[in-house]
Amino acid sequence: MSYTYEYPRAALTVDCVVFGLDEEDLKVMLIQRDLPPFEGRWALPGGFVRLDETLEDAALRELQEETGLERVYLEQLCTIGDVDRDPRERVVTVAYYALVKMSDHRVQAATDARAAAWFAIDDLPSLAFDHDKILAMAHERLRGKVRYQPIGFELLPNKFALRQLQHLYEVILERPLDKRNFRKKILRSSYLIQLNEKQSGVAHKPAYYYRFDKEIYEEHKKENLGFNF
Amino acid sequence: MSYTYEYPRAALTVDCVVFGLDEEDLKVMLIQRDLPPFEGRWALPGGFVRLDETLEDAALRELQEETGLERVYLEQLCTIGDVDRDPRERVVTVAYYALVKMSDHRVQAATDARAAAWFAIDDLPSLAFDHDKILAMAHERLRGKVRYQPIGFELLPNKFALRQLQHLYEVILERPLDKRNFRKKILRSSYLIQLNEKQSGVAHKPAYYYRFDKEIYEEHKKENLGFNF
DNA sequence: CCAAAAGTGTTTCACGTACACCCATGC
DNA sequence: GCATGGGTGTACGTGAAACACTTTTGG
Repeated sequence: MSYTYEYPRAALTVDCVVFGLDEEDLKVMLIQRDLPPFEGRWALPGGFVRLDETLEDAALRELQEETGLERVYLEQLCTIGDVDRDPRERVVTVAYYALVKMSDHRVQAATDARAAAWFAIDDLPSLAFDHDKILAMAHERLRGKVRYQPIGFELLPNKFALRQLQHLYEVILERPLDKRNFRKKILRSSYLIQLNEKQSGVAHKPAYYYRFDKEIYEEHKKENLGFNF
Repeated sequence: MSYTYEYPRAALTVDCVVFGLDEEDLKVMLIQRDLPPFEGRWALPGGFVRLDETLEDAALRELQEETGLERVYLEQLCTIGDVDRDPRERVVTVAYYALVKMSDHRVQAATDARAAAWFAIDDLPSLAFDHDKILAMAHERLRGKVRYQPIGFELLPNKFALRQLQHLYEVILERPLDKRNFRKKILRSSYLIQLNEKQSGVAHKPAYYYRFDKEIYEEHKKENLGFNF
């Protein structure tokens, strides 16, 4: 089967920068290419867009196929169309970034035939194509966005201690935050709900768990733009 | 001549939301379509991406061809790939927004065969395709961006009075600003240079002209993120 | 001399920042 | 009982917001 057009057309792909967070640092999910070009090199998960799916659907499908990840938070980053970014032919790619709760997905690091693995964001291999550039842009965007929108919760388990939340901000913003000021500021926004459940099995005073209430956030976000780190 | 591929491919276009500012309000440049679909309807300037040009080059070229505009400030907005957004076939479009100094370009409203005209942003006709949606997103983005980056100057002549600058912010942010506080805040950032030239021919105390010094801004932007409206 | 917009300072309040000690648990 | 991280309040400084009168020009 083949398809013919009056004018030449670029190929269209999607690529995803998938962020995760563990106890130490911010991580990115990469896959190892098993075909040329850049065979064996690490790359962002992604692939060609089909004609019957939206760009976002394509990104979700590729994520599922290549890394086993599902139900992730996805946001468009930018579109890159440099003429020679792919050695084979003209390929325009729509880049997305995704946030996943690593704790929920820890099992399925590599499902598909090819390898998939988490890398610490400041210990990355060199990537295929211009994926280094895309990844850097995604990191920059995440850093910017987290300051005025509560998207960080997508990286935490549903129940989390405030310390974990603070750690999240510290890792993403790459600077230490004051514990008391952090709590004051973050608890002022009313969408953090303290649960009746505490940590257990820890060798110190157990922390209360909290959850993020999206409903409350959506209601209040007009009046109050929330925090501002 | 025709081009054949193993898999079907979407067509790729660029569309531009061109903003301008005059004494009254924020304006957008639209063109009237002279071909189906949506023949006769107003639409964003734009067109198909060629294989030997980047996305940005395509946007600049289409702007030049359809509206006569050149040397504009251009920034990528987003990419839209809804499956049925074009009735003919699958078309993915990369949307840009542009800021132009209307005072410099006043003459060439319509150069090409088809009509091109400025519309006040709150008095728009209904547009072809999903261009209303794109335009709304661009407006939203401009409103957000102008608060923390000095891109507004791209809409003003090189020499301008502070009152014009304030008017710009008021129109974009859609709220009145206090004159004294505005001057205080904006002059604190050191990239506004007062010229030795005043207004002339006005029936009141003439204002000094200022210019925006991009060099100074680039130097200082690391230390100081400037204002925050 | 009158109309019209330019230019200019002070006070008040909210918010960010810096900082040190007691508490609950496991071992 | 000791080590470990959880949880709490106050004092200070900076920046945002509110606000009214004098100045310069053209007609």
